[in-house]
Amino acid sequence: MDTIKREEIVNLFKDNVKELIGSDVRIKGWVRTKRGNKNVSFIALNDGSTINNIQIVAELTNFDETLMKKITTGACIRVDGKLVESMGQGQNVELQAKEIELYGEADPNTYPLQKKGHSLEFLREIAHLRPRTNTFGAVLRIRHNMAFAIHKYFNDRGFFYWNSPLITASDCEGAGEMFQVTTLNLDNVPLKDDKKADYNQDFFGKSTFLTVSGQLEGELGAMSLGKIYTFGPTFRAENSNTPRHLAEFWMIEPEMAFYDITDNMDLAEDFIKYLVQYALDNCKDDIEFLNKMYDNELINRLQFVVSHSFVRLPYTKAIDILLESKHKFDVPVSWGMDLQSEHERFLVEQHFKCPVILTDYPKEIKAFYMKQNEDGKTVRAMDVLFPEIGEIIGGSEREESFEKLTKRMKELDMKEENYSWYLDTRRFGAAPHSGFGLGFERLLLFVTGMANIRDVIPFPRFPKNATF
RNA sequence: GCCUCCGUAGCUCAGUUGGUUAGAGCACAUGACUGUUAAUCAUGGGGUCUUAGGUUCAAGUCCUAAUGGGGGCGCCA
Repeated sequence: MDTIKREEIVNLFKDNVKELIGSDVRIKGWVRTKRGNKNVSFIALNDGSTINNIQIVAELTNFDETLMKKITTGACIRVDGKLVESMGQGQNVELQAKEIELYGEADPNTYPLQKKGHSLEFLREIAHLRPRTNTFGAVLRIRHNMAFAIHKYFNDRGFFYWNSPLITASDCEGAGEMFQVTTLNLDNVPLKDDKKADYNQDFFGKSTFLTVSGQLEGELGAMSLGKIYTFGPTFRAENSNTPRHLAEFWMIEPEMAFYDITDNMDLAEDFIKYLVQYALDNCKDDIEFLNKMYDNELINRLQFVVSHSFVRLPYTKAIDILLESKHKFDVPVSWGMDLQSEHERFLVEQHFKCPVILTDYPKEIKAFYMKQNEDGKTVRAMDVLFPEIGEIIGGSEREESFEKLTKRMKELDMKEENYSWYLDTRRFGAAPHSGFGLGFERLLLFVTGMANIRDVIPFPRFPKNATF
């Protein structure tokens, strides 16, 4: 038996498994459940390659009783046996065990995972073990597939993968609070004469932070390679306690020379639809599981998104719709305000019942680098709003005029010298260009139907929590 | 950061207007059953009711604080 090739369980659920029926197969994996009677045990085994378990059938006369007792939920075993068509209902094939080796026990009195009834909140407290559950196996396989599809999408369309730095010296990117990066001894910080920390002695000779966005450096990529995208971790030190925020999350930021705001919207919509369709095509078993267990509307919602055009609407018209709606909002609506969650949700979930791209926001509520419209009041921003999740994409056409951009920076009290490298894109060979940022975990919320962003990343980072 | 709700067995939860010895399912142990599908059936072990104060003849239940978790809001992706 020693020479049998190990099969991953996913291969036993493919159409060509018939070729293996009758032959000896070696399976390795973790026990999900064991059940049976005094003659025979049925072991559901999973190796992570698929959500499906292979049923191991063990005639008890062939196996040592103490070995069988140690085969409990969570234990890791190797099984050699003959693959046969199943006599029972519920599975097509099963493995008639000939030899079982126990790799690792899992004491059922202390192993936290059981075969039923765990809340997502409880699993969050044992995040190091939760990938072994059906739910997190499904979510994390989908996560991988989405990451792969993102690279494939851009590669197939001539985009280059661009790595913006994670450590940045610009402490005013404007997108949120930043984590400081330092090698100074915090118990004994070297001080200058004015009693402030002497960052000349720090690792980089100045104060540095973890990036809140790769966009500014991404624009340098677009101004050279034409079309680039970043896909990497991003850090926000905001004290955000919501099911939609993480302190460490992954973001995809494409940036394209010669794209205007319409090209940008077209790309964003096509990109999301591609990813959702990719999930439907390639993560069928996992999505069907999530649809069955958590959200019966999940598949319908995914199919709806890929088959309907997103509504595109200027901010000003959105304000009109909200004002005319007669809906009672907690925060009253007026032009110039930043839309609240309740307003976005009304537009997406009740008025249009469809993803919405809002454009042309007031410049006061958007970032300095967005292209200014002729009206002097609005900028060519675009936010893609999704049901339940809210803003899944934020982007814009960029202001390429050196004069307009630096004027806006002065209005916002930003120091030009801190951005000299960025402003070189406008000094030398400036070009119209656009880009956006897609929150990877927010995309995953939509694709998996999970409700809390802490459940779509293996090890979530959020205020007061960096365990695991 | 603000506002709310919750914390009872390893897990999921019930526990009435405050009243004797705090219950159920799953898990675990023992036994039964010739193929199970969250297997089933019987029996059994398992509790500092988050923690610390307080009210009361009496607190799982009421009050205060701490702590952990959920939801809503803000910040945003």
